[in-house]
Amino acid sequence: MGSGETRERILKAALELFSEKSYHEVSMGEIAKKAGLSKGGLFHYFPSKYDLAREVLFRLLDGWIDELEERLEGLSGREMLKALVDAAFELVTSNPKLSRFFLELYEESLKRERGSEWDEFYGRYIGVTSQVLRSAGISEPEKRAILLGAIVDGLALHHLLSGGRLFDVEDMKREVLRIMGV
Amino acid sequence: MGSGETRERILKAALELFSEKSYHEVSMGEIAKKAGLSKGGLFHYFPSKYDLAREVLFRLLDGWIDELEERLEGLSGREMLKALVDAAFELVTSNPKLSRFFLELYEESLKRERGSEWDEFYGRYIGVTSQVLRSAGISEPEKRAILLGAIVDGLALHHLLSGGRLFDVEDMKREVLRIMGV
Amino acid sequence: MGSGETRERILKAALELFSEKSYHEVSMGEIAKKAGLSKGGLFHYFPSKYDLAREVLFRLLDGWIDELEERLEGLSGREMLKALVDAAFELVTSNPKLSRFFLELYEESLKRERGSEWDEFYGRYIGVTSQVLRSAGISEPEKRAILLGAIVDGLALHHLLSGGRLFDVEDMKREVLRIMGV
Amino acid sequence: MGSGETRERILKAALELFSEKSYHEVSMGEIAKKAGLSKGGLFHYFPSKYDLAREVLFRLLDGWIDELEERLEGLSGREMLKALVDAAFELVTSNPKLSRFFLELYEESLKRERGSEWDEFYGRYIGVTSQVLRSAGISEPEKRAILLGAIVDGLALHHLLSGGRLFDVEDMKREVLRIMGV
DNA sequence: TATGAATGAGTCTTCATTCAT
DNA sequence: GATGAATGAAGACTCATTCAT
Repeated sequence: MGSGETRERILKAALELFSEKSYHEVSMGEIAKKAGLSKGGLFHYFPSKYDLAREVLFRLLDGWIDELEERLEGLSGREMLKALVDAAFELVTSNPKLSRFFLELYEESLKRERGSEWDEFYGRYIGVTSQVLRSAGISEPEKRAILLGAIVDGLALHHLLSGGRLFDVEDMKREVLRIMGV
Repeated sequence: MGSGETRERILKAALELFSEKSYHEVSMGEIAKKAGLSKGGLFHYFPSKYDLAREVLFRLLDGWIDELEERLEGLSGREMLKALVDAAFELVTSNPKLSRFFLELYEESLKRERGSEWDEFYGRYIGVTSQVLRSAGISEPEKRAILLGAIVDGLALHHLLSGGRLFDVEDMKREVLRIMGV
Repeated sequence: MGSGETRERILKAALELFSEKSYHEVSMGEIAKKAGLSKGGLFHYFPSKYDLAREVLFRLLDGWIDELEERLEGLSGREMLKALVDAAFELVTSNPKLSRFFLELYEESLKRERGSEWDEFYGRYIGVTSQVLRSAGISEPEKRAILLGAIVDGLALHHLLSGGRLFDVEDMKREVLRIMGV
Repeated sequence: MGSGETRERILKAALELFSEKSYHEVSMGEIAKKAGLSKGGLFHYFPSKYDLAREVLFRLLDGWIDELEERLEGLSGREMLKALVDAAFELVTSNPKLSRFFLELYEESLKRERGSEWDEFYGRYIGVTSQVLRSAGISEPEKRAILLGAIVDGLALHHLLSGGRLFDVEDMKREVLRIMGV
């Protein structure tokens, strides 16, 4: 008791901070303060900043895929594709700095020779996405899955860079569906 | 205000370093050393790290647009589109960390309340791109220009994340041309 | 106050770690892990790191003297001297970091104003050694006992510093016997 | 100007502190404070604690050998031997924690894979010592040089451990001369 | 122009120890 | 007996920036 709770508090605080600032700009002291425990206590739960940040990100991403899979149940191919695009845009627009955080963490993982930790998530993502595209009757679904991911992330990037002024989100969703689609 | 050869040497050294490591990982001392002058001397040419980095990036981007405009001269609409996609892929693949650098610097500019500095470049980029798309007879060229930029950046991002293993560049170029165009 | 099996497990784990690394480089967490109990549990058996380390060292040294006394029984004066030198070299070469550990702990004891804890051991050591020298018919046995201890420790130190490349152990033993002895 | 002076101030402060406490017990902040500059300033002169400590020790040792060589000029073999023993005892008794400092630093150098830095000093030491022994007509001077170093260091160790109560220094010097000697 | 000395705030991380359970 | 959560102080080191010369 207490154990899991503090951990959650830490993860929540870290998520909030990493959503505001870059990996390197957020300090462990800051996270500890926000989570309401000492710096030493923080290291009791997470052996390093990288490990904490990675858990923050993976929870977010895994949670997103879980939710997506739920949403997709019982839908037709077309509807699935639409739901997928919706979910992808939701993810990146609700958490605009996610791509950047992802990137930073990935580089950090390379530096620590722990790059392989990402394979599982990436595989899962491509798996779900290409499955949806296949169900929608789209040819070469693996390639299109990659393309879809890239487009959504690219749009998120530019959305972020322009402070949301660059394009209308619903408009772009339609465009993406057109590209993917039919 | 500093000009001439030393300035160029600094910019060259900085470009090389920012192509290897993130903004925060490159230190002014490192740049000074690589450029062959003292830290104090470096600050004589550039008032801050941010200003130096921004000049590095803007030179790169402006140079890219200049070269692109040259290449486009005398081409037909279709050929222009192909040349544009080629150039975009060249830029991001020859300098894989560019998107990240761009992102970091943009955030740094926001922190310093100098976000408007980017407008000019972005306007120029959209201008050239949409002009090409218009020449190629594509409808809604502004919107497509944004999309094209996002796709290329998104692909660059994933290319970087996967260490180049994710997709074949030529293959993706064809895909992008298909999306854009015809 | 703690007794029995767990206590032994702790002492064994600590000995192994202190044989590899310096006093300050070995952490209580490490010892606890190796001994298979929690950090809190460890402090249940030993009130401080210093007390644990001191017990490790004193057991080793007392054990060495016990064994030496056994070995000496029934030997002639000359043979005793040889056995003593053998045992001394065995101790320091089988546990090359012993001198360093001894030194560190001694300083730690001074800091804690518990320097007198060492007197008993030192007295016992000088007692046995000078007794042997006296039996071997050597004059000024107390002084020579001190000298012998110093030589063996000094050689151990240099042996350690040179990674064992500095001299041949058997060769030096003969040299020490010559000095002491005959 | 000012350059060399500050450096000397730092080295002096560091020597004093390392003469009181162990390597790990002396902090860079402490040294900086004692030397009268900021922590950052300290790192301007020495890239790491190890490098600073190493320079402190090597200066001491090199200075000792320099002085020894001066003292030896023009002496007969016997006198040289006596002067060598005097100098060795002076070194270790005037700076009782030297052996320990030496040891700590040596281990630190191994951890940093810079163990070879010690070869030059050790070679110089053995060179001078064995030369003296040879001049004094002693057989196997290299082996005896090692032995002499070990004895003196061992005695220093015990002298330190016993707080100087263990033996009379002049008495032991005679003993060492007898051992070495004639 | 150019140097390099100097600052000071900040970084992640370690660790012996305590204590409620 | 035993756990593990939590502390708090300390540690080495980094770095953009300033300034006297």
